[in-house]
Amino acid sequence: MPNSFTPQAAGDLNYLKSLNRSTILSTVRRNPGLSRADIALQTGLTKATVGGVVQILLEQGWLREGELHARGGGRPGRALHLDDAHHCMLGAEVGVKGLRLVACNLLGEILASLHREEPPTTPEATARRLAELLGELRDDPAIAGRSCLGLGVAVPGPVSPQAPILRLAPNLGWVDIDFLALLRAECRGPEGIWLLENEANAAAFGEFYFFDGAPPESIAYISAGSGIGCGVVSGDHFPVIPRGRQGLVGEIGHTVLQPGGALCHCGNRGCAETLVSGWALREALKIDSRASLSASVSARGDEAEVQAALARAGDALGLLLLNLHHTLNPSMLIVGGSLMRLGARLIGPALSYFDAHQNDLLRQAQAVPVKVVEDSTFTAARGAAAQVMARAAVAL
Amino acid sequence: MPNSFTPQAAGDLNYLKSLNRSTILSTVRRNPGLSRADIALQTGLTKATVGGVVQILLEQGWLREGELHARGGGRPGRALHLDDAHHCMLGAEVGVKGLRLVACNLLGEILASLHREEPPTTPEATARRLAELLGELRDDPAIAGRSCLGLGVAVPGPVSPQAPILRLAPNLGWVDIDFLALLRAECRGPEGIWLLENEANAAAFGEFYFFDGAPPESIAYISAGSGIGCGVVSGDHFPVIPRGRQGLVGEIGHTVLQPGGALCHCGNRGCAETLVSGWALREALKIDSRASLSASVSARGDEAEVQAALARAGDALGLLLLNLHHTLNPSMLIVGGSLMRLGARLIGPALSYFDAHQNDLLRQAQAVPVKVVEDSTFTAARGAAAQVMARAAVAL
DNA sequence: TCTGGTTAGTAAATTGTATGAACTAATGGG
DNA sequence: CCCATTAGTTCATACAATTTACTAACCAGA
Repeated sequence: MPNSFTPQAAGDLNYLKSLNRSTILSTVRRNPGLSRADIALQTGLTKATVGGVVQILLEQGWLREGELHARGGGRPGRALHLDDAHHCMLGAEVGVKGLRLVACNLLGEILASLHREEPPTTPEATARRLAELLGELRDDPAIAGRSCLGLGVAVPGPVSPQAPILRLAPNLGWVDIDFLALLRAECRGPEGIWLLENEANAAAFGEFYFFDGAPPESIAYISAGSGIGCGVVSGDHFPVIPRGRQGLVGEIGHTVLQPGGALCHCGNRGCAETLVSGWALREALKIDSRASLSASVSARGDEAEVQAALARAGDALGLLLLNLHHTLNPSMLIVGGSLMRLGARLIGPALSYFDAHQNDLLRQAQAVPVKVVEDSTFTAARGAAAQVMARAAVAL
Repeated sequence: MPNSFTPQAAGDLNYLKSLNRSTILSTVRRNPGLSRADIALQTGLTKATVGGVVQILLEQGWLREGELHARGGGRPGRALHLDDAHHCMLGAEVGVKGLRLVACNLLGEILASLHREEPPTTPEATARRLAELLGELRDDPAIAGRSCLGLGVAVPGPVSPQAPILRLAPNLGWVDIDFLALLRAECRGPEGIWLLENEANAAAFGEFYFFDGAPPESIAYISAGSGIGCGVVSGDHFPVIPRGRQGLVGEIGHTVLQPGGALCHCGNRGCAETLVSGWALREALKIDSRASLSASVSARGDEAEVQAALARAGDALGLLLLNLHHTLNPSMLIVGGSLMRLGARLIGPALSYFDAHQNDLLRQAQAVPVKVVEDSTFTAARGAAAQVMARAAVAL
């Protein structure tokens, strides 16, 4: 399962230097405020090496110096932070329901964003529209004067691990689209790194890379929207996304939870998506595909039918989380996607099911936290931007 | 998901050297017969660097020179192979039904083996017995004069990713056992690397590391025996086993295939193990736990009850493979474990189910090969030995 | 206010790695 | 027999991290 962030297999002195540079950078990212001496201790490098590399990173606008440490005795160290003022990354999501764009700084903070509820039509027209919006975004005063590290685009389908090609987007009817090429034809877009990523992988990466607090060893991000996808990330300094042979890692929406169950649009029966997903809920509640699911559900309030459908779907989501946990055993499960807008009536039963059906193996171990992202409008776009940063940090 | 084989985060010149050494070694392992010039081309290192490193590896007994290449024009290159004559690794499996030991050379060829059908009792007694057998194995003339790189022990339960501790072996009734410490107390065993690994992970690693033919990018090994486990391996030069936060990656026996189904010994209902596993089949066919499952089944021949039970279990196994495939999308699925001794009546339906229920996503992609290991007596033990070699190759 | 202890960070000499250019070695074709 | 071609080695060079020694900055206590 190839990925762009693992250290390469063989290397020369340049490689060694860039390895150490990006390790130091990632050490600061994961522990803001460390001093040069702290970094030396953590990485095992010498003070001299760290000093030299930090010098370069300061000059290049990746790091900035902060306050002095205040721990008695001896000369205080100078805190180092990621420089949030000089660079930015662009991220975009081509979603089933519209286009979303963000520009972030190195801390993952969103400086500017755009959101258009315009369902994509053809790949070409979508690329053209995205190019327009990119232009608009780049003119935003919030990112004026910043160097742009590149652009990441998240798409609702598997991306080939061998090349940045969208293999299949069932909900858009797109097959084997070289979306970055289309986009490049429409705009002399930002210089730097361009990359294409599956929506769930992008979101997972962003949540992991910019995690707020003590960084987990690994996470699985479950994207529950029109369909159900999943992205996995692990790795300390070089986060890794397993993609699988065909980029199909995390197609958990099509794991079978109910053999012989309802027919799924994938051709099988009883897939998870037939039990919990945007389209399954629309079907169950007879909501038109053009209407907003969350709006329709709130409008219908406390109808018994609605309650029951949400509870059933919630149980299925809980089961899905459990099975995922048994297969991947991540340090943390993060649940996001547009279905989270349905609120506690869906996620409540899911979490209860998850807790209630822990088996002895899991009970014996420490409980695995589940985090719910209520508003994931820009999660995937920001995650794509995070991948740009990660790649820029190793290339540097 | 930490592991011992990924390149470390930061490094000095020693690290660079050892990185290149092990990369060259692994290049030869995966492409036997390459010349120095071929290696330089593949790895991107210069001829001079490769030459120097190969020199060392020849002297240390890791590589040997072979025949001359015969491709017209120019001086022919000298083929390089792993040296199968100087080193060996020991591997052992503490299985539910008995102890298995192997000694292999660097090609993964089994030089000597021992197999005792003595179900383990207490950890201490088992360690004592294993120490005896290790002594016996080391006296085998087939490994006389070889340097021993170390010992790997495979156990039927999750191993903590943080330390070589067996967390739980449900089928042995063991909890939190430091088996290597017990073993060390019983024998001044082989010098070198000692490691403990889950049985399915070990088997997966061995099948990947010593794969016969063009090496796949990643594999998932399904170990179908008393219980159902799974190990995953990927990575070109540095194979990685995801272990998860608690070492529970691959506990697919306890993914739920039948919500509300039969009660599993794990405390849940409808786990895969209630449908396909040694104990589920014994239960279904009322076979005593002391009798051999495969012998009893063959003895009962073509009884309709037996046929039906095997077909049902086979279907469940097929479904398990499909779900695993949707979650992990490996380049290859390998199925082994003692249940494979039941032959085509079990694995046949499993493969048919797997083929028949491929959904559109999978059908659009190239079919994923499924390999069946009929006799996996020493698979896990050999895999543990393979891990010793992998670790020795990076430490060197 | 000064002095000694302590930690942070820098400078210079040293070590060791891969590199590149130039070499020798070995083969086949004309 | 010579030459083109490819394999492999030798040796001077560049360069990254280290080691050692230094300066910088702060605190505590006299």
